[in-house]
Amino acid sequence: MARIPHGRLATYGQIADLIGAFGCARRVGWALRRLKLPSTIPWHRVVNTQGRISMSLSREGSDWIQRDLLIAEGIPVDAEGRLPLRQFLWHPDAHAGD
DNA sequence: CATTTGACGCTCT
DNA sequence: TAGAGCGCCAAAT
Repeated sequence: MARIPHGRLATYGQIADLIGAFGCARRVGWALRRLKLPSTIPWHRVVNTQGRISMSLSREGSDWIQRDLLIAEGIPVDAEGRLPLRQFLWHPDAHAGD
């Protein structure tokens, strides 16, 4: 997840696939949930495949913090949490160096 | 030990 | 394009 470039987005499934946990997108979200903020890793660059921030009451506002952080990185986010995923989606194997 | 839940994703309508 | 249903698996209860 730390490999995600500034101003780029990745999906939960993408991260799961990247670490070999194919199809285990929910577990990525589970891991992020128990993340303590602030964190050194760019957790805010991870959204769902629908191109939306996963809003949840259990996040206690971290979802809105995520929206703010993304906007700060130049990614326009809708009031409903929707964003142009296709345009900012990160391609992990683009450089194939890591 | 049985159930419910969750920062997901795919398929069908 | 939007909404509903189902599978997924570890944690929490």
